[in-house]
Amino acid sequence: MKFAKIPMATIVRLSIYMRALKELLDSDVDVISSERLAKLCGVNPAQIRKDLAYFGEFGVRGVGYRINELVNQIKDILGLNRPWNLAMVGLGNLGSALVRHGNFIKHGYVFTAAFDTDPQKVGKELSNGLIINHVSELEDIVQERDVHVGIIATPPGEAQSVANQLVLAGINGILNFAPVQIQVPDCCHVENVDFTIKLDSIAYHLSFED
Amino acid sequence: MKFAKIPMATIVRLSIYMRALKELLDSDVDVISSERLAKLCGVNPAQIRKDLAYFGEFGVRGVGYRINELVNQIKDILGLNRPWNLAMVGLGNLGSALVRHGNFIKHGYVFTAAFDTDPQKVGKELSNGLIINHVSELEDIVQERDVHVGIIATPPGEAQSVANQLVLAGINGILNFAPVQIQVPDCCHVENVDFTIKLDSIAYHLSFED
DNA sequence: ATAAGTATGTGAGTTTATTCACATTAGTCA
DNA sequence: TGACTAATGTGAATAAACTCACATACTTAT
Repeated sequence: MKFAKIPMATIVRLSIYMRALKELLDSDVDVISSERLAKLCGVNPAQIRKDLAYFGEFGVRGVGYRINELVNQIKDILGLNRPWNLAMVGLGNLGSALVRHGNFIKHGYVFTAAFDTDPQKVGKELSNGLIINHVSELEDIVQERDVHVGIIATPPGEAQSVANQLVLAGINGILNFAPVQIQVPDCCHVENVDFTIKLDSIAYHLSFED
Repeated sequence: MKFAKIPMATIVRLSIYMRALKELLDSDVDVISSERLAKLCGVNPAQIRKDLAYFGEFGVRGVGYRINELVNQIKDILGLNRPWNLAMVGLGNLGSALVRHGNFIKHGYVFTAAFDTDPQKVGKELSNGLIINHVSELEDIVQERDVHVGIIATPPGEAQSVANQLVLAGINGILNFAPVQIQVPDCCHVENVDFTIKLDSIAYHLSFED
């Protein structure tokens, strides 16, 4: 599926296009031009065509893109035509809210394990039926339940150690909500979500952009 | 403070540098080289120097950067040497968890208002003492309490309408957790947080990068 | 069947961002 | 005081990303 060196920004945009296209699936239109999609996503139309061109020709000249075909093609490109199993580590406020959050399942991501170190929490059942296990069982359970991606929602001090354990357990993808930079071997891909960094950008714009 | 056209990526990295530097404040070292900081943040040392050079000369040649001075200087650059007031809109799982989350207050962001449309929720008190108001009161309360940034944690269908109301109330900064692209006038700066997009990137890497 | 209209796919040009490499300057030690 | 070391600041080189502009190809209507 991968033909050349693809800009990371392209991959991110493909997700954005797919979100917008999915919204349109229920509507009466079934074809869209790069121009209209670009407006919806806030990007340049040529950008969309270039992004897609890395992977093939998905449009029809003079017509546009058939929405449901394109959704499936982007899914193929991103590797989303299959379920992905998630493990949540850290079931504080944020971790618990994320497990309950409907957006993951909506896009094909399924929580199959949950871990914490707090004895108060271990053994408890989450709203989706998952039982919280102790982090010491992480390696075994991750392998047993075929977890593909680990989500870290622990306090910052524990994030690195959790990451180490995830890597040991054979996990190659981590979504990190802890506000620290975690170090992992090259085989493992980490994405960080830090909303205070986004707030800093907003603060900067409010202070100095006008 | 702003001298030239600054890359957005630079602003984001400054936040990252600051996070790393803050961690070091308690330690015994009080000077750091761009090389060491770069390793901590996973970037190129020259990148750090360039980023800082947009705003002035903060280091000492032959020595490095004094950590606490640099933290303060980055705060000045980003506009963080003052408190910022936040309003949360949408107190479902995620919104409630975010209000309780300690990371905001830690970096100088204070929730001063909370809104929802659910009559079950309006009037309830949050853990930090805030009372949830109805969204219909948004404009008045935002102005009364001097809210600077609105955080949208509503279902996707309501996000645009909430954004419109925030803009009407005079808000120029929005942090959007709803998985839709919201449209606002140029005066308003929007940052999006969409973790399923990050998961898509991970899925792509796990599927095709080796 | 042909012409008109439309929107893709893409090479070339442009802009933006990153990295290199070194001159510069502060500190240290003899 | 002067030579040596270390790490910044920065112009130049490189690399990456984006946008333009148009040739290409599909659809529709006459």
